[in-house]
Amino acid sequence: MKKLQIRDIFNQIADLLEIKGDNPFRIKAYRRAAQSVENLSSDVEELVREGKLEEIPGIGKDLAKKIKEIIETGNLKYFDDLMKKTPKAILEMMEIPGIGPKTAKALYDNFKPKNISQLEALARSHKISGIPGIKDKTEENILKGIELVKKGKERMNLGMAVSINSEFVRLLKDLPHVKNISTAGSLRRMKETIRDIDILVISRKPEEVMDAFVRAPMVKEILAHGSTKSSIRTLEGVQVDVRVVDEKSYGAALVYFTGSKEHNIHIRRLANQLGLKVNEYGVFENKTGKNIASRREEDVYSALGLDFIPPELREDTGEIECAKEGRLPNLVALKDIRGDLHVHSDWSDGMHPLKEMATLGKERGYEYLAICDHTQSLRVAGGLNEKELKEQIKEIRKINKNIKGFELLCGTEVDILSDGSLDIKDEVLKELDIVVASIHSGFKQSKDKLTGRVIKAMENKYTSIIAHPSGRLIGERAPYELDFDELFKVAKETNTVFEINAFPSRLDLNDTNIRNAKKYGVTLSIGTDTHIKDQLDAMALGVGMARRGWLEKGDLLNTLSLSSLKKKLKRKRQ
DNA sequence: GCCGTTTTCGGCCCGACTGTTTTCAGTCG
Repeated sequence: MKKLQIRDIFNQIADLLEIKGDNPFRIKAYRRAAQSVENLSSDVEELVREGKLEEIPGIGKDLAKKIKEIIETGNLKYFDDLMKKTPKAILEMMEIPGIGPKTAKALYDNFKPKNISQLEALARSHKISGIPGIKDKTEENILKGIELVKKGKERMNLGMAVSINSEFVRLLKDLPHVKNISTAGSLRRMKETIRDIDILVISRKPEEVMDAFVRAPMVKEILAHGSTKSSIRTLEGVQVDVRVVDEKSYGAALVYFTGSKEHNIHIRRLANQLGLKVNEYGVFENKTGKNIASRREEDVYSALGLDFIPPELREDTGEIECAKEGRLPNLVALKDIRGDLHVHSDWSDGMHPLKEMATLGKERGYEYLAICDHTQSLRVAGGLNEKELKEQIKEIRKINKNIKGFELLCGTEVDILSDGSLDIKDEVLKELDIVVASIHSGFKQSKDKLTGRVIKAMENKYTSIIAHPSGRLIGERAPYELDFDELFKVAKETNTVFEINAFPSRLDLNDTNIRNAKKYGVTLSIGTDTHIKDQLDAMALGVGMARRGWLEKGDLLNTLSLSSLKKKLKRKRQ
């Protein structure tokens, strides 16, 4: 991945220049360029060949030359030289929360620690307090920061973030003088992993809210406690930031606190060009200082000449340009979802009988639920063989006769075997309404082999959907190597659907792959992969991913009515 | 280092909190 290599080099150059005390705007230029390259939808190497690098925002003559050098030689002399001049320990120290470039450099100049352990020893023996700007408190904070680095600042998955967030929302909501409350930050943007939780509160008594927040029983440590902004760490080690604002600046504060940082910087730059200033209190005219928008998010965007941008899109990956031109997608919403296309029953490793699954689906207001139990080769999950699958079909049809306005679809999560063939014979697959195929073995095969396997599975006319396509488990297992561009081309040709698996540790496809799939004209579906009933709730996470992938209602299979869905599924078999 | 219907030079997002100061620099989001 050349893009990521360029991104990393540019970001590291920015760090190195920061240590040197270089021009801050030059540093920003490198960071901005790093992001620009990462978000590129086209191939960098192609842009080099076509001489179009300077068309990338934030890339000028100099950086274009540096990108060219990286592509052509695999490294960058300017970067290597900078690296040689900067002690590694300084970069390492900058990883510690609370230590920035200035402090790291001061520490190095005074004590020359070789690594973080040596710094820790110095701090423990109270040696670092006394140099200019550092006293006992800073020393203490450095030790705390080192603890955190040692633990590894893990990001939590969306599911966990949702539950911690709701605890705090419940607590804050019940306080007197709290008029409204909103989750912000990356959780509101539905990022697949969350580092900290941001909550915005409307109140005329900010101090009271702050006091109650830092005294909450879930709080282990107070990181900052100001009059309108406080941060704590929970018993689980999760950082939660709460910000209190007045009702009249709610919209502006919500935009600011939702981010992303890159999105905010972009809209503030845009504001500058219009002679305006944006902060968390509103949009202001530079000349008069007059507040022209602040109460609602819509007002803030509109004051900048933009359509309202849904939180899931606020990553500065083209949404601002689209909002300017009125070209934002009309994103799919949870209410558009008519059914779940991947659930298990107690016929394999699910918890609930078929009949109960039907009741659960109907209770949610769904029109259908696709029962997709595992197949024979997946023995650990009690996979079904052909005979059992045929029996299950009979059972499902029988149950369906007794329910109105809802249907269980006969499906399977059939294994894609190591040669790309399916674990169930076509003559049985033919009997099913829907065939979901996925890989559960041979993860470590080569990219070509794995890609070939999935292509072969898609070429089977009975394969409706490829489930959890990348196989990743967030924080546990890397995605397997697949050529997604190739896969999406074949998916389009063969009318095969790609799944957005909404299981919290999977979220697979991820946002960038979803957006890419859409570019190829591939249809997607959301399945929760439910084994126990509460997991059906994960549909909301799946919709979040879909929205982050810029999907509209028409891009998804399970926004179709039951009859349209059946028609669409039959089309591939003809 | 980038960028331009005010500019090819002089700008570059903006503010809260902390710890150290005695008016502010550093860090963070």
